[in-house]
Amino acid sequence: MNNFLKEFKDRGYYYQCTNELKLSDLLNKESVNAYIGFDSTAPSLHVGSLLQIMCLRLLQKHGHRPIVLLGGGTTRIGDPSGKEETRKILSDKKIENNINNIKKVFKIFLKTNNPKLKPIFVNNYKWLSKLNYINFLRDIGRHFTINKMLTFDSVKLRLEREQSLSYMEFNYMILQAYDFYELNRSNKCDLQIGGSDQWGNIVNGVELIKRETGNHVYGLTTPLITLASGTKMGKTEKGAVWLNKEMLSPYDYWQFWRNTDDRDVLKFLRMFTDLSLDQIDNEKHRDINELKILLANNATAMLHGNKEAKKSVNLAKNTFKENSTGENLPGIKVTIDILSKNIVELISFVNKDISKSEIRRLIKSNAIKIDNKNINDEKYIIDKSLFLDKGYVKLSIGKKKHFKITN
RNA sequence: GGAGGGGUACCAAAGCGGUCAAAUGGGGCGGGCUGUAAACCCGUUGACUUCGGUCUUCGAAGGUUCGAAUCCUUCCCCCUCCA
Repeated sequence: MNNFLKEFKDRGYYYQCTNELKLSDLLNKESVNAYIGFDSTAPSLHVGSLLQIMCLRLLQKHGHRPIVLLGGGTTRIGDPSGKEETRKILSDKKIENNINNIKKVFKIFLKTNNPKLKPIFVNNYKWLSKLNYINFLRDIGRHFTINKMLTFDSVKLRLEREQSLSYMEFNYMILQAYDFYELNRSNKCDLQIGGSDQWGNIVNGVELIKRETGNHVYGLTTPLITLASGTKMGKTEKGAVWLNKEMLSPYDYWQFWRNTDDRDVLKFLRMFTDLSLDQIDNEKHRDINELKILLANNATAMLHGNKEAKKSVNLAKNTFKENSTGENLPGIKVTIDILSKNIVELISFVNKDISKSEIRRLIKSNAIKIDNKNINDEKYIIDKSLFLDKGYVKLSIGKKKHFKITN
């Protein structure tokens, strides 16, 4: 088997392939251009897309060239796969903005020094927006039968659940197939990778290309990662684990990995670090918490750099060690007039997302500490003498959020 | 176009004139246990508060009433069946 495919499998990236043997041959023979499409609905990708990014990275490692499609065109439509509702339509300006932000992450994960393997960024808006409806229907539409389209999960499930599926969304799979066709034509792209939910869309592309051009191209999918606890990885909305540091700090990213479920640690080490499989095998008997730190360090270093990873470990040590004084905690400057108000006002200033009612509740439930001492009185005012010896005061909200308050 | 069903807090889903800031479950948050894990247990989950209360929420706007998420009117949106 081809080296890339072998490692792809060994690391747990493999789910399905349209023609594994032939793909293996092709990958052995030449440097292949392969693409993955990414959603541009948010200003950053989150860990849910990390597996796909790792795929591109691996591809590059084995001498193939990644093509990153940021779907300015399809984002305007909305992929119905796995979605229960029609997606909100974003403004063009927002989409452009999102694409630019998302690109940053790829520039971190993918190497750009070798011109032959340098990633190609494409935006399908460029070709999709120019399509002529009549010509498109005649040239491309004729290859798709409604009978078959109705059998794809993305469509079938929506219909079965009696949820509406607009004609616009129904066309999504054709557009994605067309993307592949276009990339095959313009960039000699012979492989599309995607999550298992993309299978239908990918297969459509493979078939379209065969019918239109006679070219044989391939599709490869990754499994949907579910956590041992049964939930989807990466969460949703509020708790999303974003990759852009403006949206989630390196420390919080580190913490995300540090808090991995025991049962997922080895799997994640294989999937989300560059540690060789042998190395992981050697380390696997180490203490589970050390493994989690190893995972967190490697994953964080890959995205945010070594320096941030180191900072995060230290900060974590500081935060979770008994009686730590909190020197390395994120510092927050507070003016005298806020300090002279009560603790509720202070916390409200430090973390503006928490409402005052909530702060009062936290105080009642023993969650607030000043210099490791519980505060149970919402009228508590920090004694300024506390600042005298070390120049700051440690404020704790719950067990995991700590701040260094200076004045 | 005709007939019917529905829009409730982060999500799902009860309530169908006052005892409703709204049952229950999930999620979130906090506490306990522990290993910053899992499982489990407990508490909490609109905002503001001088802790007495006050203010804003049940698709939108009006109305009836001492009093509405609950009744009426108009409008918007969704679903099902028929044409």
